[in-house]
Amino acid sequence: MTPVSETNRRSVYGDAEARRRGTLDAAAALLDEGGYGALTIRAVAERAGTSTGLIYKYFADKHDIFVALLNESQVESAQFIAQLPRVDGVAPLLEAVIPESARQWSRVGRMTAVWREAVGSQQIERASVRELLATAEQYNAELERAVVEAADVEGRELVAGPAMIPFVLSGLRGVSDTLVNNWARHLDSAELISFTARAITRGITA
Amino acid sequence: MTPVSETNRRSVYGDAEARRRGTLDAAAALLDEGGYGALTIRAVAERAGTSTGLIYKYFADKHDIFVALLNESQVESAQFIAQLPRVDGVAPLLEAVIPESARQWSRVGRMTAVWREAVGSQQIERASVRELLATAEQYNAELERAVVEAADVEGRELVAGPAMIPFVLSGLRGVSDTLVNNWARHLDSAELISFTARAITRGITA
DNA sequence: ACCTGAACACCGTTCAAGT
DNA sequence: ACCTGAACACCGTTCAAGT
Repeated sequence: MTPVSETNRRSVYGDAEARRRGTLDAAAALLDEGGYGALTIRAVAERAGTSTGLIYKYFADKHDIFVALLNESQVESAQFIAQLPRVDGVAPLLEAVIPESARQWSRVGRMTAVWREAVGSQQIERASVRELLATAEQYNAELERAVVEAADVEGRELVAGPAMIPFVLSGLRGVSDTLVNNWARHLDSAELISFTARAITRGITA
Repeated sequence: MTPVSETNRRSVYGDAEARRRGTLDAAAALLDEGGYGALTIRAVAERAGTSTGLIYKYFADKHDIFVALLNESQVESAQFIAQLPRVDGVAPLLEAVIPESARQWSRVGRMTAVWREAVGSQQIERASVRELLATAEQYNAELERAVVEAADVEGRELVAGPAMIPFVLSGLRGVSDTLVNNWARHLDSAELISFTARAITRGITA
């Protein structure tokens, strides 16, 4: 039995789920092409072939579109990490994760302010935000598994403690921000990535 | 001789420089109180006791107000680092830097998107943006000096290379973002700060 | 010479009106 | 039942009009 949800419904007007998908694709494309300033509801509606009013049938507000994109971004990143080889150890694993992390950060990084307002208030009760928190947990778990397995392969002993994975995540976010916003303008990207992967590895090694 | 610049001039209407200062103070206060959403030109004008039109005599646009605040934030951070004690070594130094970094990041972090657009385009020619780049260099130099001196005190050998300080900066920005946006919700802040300070230190130790 | 605030072209969001 | 787009209350920015 196919469940009939609010957004999985066909009608003479077309497939509601397909339209939701198209709205998200349009938003992502606008974000990639023109940056945050290009992402307006009117532009999304025109690009997705729908109307401004209808977008609010699928998303509570513009905020909610961000949350959905952020969620997809985290799912993709988790899948990417899951399929990475562990055989070369922790540092090469991280070196492979950083560019993907930066790629996601370039689209999604600006949404941090939005996220903060969402989680700081009662909006945490929203289904979309609760889903996002669950996805973040999965991403963290996938990263932890990969790091632990890679350390195991090379016989590296990791420092214990609940802050280990949050530190790695912070490091990934920090270097992604540096790369995306070109903070280290006098430094080759590849060199920063390589150094960071090895430095984080030293940082979590007992 | 006091130089008479565009923004250092008295008149029957008052002190232009004082008004510029008041505009920045109003903007900072609004940002701290109500977040990004509360920062509107109309609100800044009302709070600073001026008018929307006059704000554009001191700042090219809203963008330019951000850049000025970011610049002041970097100057304050550089001064804070300059006066920190080195005698306890690198990890305690970083542990003292992180909360200050997070404090600045909470106000200024959301401006990253703005910064990116500024530096990515021709706007880099703007005087305010060139000033910001120079301030960033000074902040970096101050941090490097503090880290090198602290390592010297405890006889710690640092890894060489141009990526060392950018890695530390990335790490500080990453952990600040984690703290400000409460990404590590199940983890005590003090524990994350302490772990991060020690892990970054291990990361840059040869 | 300096300052104001109505006016302009947008924006996110809503909802009466259409199909 | 579903969809549209004019309308509303904003926003950043400008500039004719005031002092």
